[in-house]
Amino acid sequence: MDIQLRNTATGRKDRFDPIDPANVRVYVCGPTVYDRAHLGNARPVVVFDILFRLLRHVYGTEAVTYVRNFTDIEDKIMDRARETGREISAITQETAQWYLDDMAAVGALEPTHMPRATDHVGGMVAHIERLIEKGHAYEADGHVLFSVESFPEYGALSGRSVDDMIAGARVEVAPYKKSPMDFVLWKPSTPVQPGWESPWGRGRPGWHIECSAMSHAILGDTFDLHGGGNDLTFPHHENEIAQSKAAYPGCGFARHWMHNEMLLVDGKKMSKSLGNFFTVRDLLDRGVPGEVIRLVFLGTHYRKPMDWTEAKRSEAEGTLRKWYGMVDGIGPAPTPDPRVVEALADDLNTPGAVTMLHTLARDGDRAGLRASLGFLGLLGEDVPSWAADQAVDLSAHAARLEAAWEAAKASKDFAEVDRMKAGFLAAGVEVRMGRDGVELVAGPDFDASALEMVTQI
RNA sequence: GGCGAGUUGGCGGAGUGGUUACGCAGCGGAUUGCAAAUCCGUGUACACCGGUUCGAUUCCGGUACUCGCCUCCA
Repeated sequence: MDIQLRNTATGRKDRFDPIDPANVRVYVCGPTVYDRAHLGNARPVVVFDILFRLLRHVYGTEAVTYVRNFTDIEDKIMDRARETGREISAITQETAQWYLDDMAAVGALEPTHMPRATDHVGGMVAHIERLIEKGHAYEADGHVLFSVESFPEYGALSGRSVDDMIAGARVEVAPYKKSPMDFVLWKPSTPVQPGWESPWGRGRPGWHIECSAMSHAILGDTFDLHGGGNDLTFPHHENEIAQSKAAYPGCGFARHWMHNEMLLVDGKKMSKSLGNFFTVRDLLDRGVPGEVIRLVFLGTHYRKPMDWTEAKRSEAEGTLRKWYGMVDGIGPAPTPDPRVVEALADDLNTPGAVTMLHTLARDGDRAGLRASLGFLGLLGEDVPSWAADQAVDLSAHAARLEAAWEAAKASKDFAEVDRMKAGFLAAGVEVRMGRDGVELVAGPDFDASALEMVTQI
């Protein structure tokens, strides 16, 4: 199967052609763990989870290596530790687990590897030493900096020239930098700050070097695809390319770059610095099912900005209720509808895949719908309780209602029937009255005590 | 200022050089005591201005607006 993916590096859709189809290698930048993940953080997770599922489907479950790191050494984490008086490791352990829990709730599979930066500091130091040896980095005032001017390709991914960047720079330039664009590879730590011994004294790595070292350690110096949010294109990914290609001349690093668009709130990027965010956990705690969040995400192509709205939540929930009702009792199956896979193979067209789900539902193909829902991560083993009808024996109530209805038809007085119907509705019982008689179904909101009240009347 | 992405019917949202998805809502109908549910039917919209073309929403150029990056950020 031919997979076409938009490649940031070329600006067009490129055929995804893995170096080794028996070992397809993908790296995606993971979170800095110091707090709950907000909804915007979940977008790349879902996007690249879909890619992971597609690749596994095409190349084989065991043939795909997906790496997503945890950045567990960073100044924000240190700040959080100081504010709360807690140990850094306690904070990172806890928030990393929160992250995994919340992402599992939105249906994301765990990546093959989830390296932590603190486990790779040795590799980072070695990487920096290599860069110094090759003349791409220099030590200054306890810091080690990457020399951007030593790497002519710098700016290729994001389409910027170093001259433009310098001209447009809005930041105070640290006096020890040779060029304003040089970025930190290693920085010194004070005695109270976490640090590691290094040839340049006790210190800690800069953020960008972490991903270069971890991807190199696990995937090697050339791999198939690197992903992340489009706010990472510059400088983070540009810096990664510079660090990796400069340290390993001739290596390809990532052949294909994918970037997802941002999640917006009231038209602005959701971000911690703007404070306009809410967490995945906030939503889950409010009773919004993870599958609903996921379906809303799949409804917009990954390269378009997306607003989270109550209307979308509501529509997605209704849609899933309907689909789940159709596939209830049908077990998981491994083979999704080929049209769903085709949609994804065309630059991860998830809205197109969702359209196919609607088509399968319309055509009454329950098995195909069930398998495709599972493939897209929208349904695991069973229909979740929030969407499932409950198995409650309501036949006695149905018989009462039917008797009342028969009597009413003769007397033309439907007041009692309407009263009973309202009561059932209030108890979360769906009333279906038609040619075939009366049917009562206990929905997800079924309330047994409210039903007792109906009986009392 | 530089770089990048985007602008589609009431809403959401794909896609295509000509026959114009899909979902929600709405409307009409079937059904119903009434409703719900269900089923059937129903919508020529593609920011603006030029250009290419027999023909452009779709290709090219420009304009406007929105968003992102250039400072930690998915």
